[in-house]
Amino acid sequence: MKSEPEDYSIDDLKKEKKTLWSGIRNYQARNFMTKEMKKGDMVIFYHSNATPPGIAGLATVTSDKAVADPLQFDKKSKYFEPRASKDKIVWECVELGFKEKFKTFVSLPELKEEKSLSEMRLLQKGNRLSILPLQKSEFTKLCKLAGSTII
DNA sequence: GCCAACGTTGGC
DNA sequence: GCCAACGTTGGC
Repeated sequence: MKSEPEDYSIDDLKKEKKTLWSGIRNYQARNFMTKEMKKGDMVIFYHSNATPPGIAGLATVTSDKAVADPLQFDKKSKYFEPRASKDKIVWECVELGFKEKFKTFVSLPELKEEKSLSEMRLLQKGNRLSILPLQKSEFTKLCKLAGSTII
């Protein structure tokens, strides 16, 4: 899952321990949260639009399932959704809990050098989705490269 | 349903 | 700031 560290970084998650992944306004990304993600799933936290961009840490899904994104009801939010009501929820999101900040930040250029990661969705051309699925082998490889404590 | 215009993401 | 590669909107 991507986040711009200026908006929300792995350090912010570490401080808060958990956060609602609100503000996702892309149907494909939303569908990953509503249909694919389950409590306990592990998440690689990626810093996008950073210098350099790369993988910064580990999080885990802490909500049983996706819940209504509260920002869709907030008229003052840029994520306000006029089509939404309490009976007609448009945007949903999961809650994430902090796991660890990686010992080694692995930058995007470094990820691109890894042959075994060449099929990873994140590295495919034109993939701007902020939530992307990973193969288990890719997840393990990323954790190894980053010196994760869970490997 | 098609498609042009526009908006967004995110690397560089 | 630039721009490729999307996604979305809205007229027809």
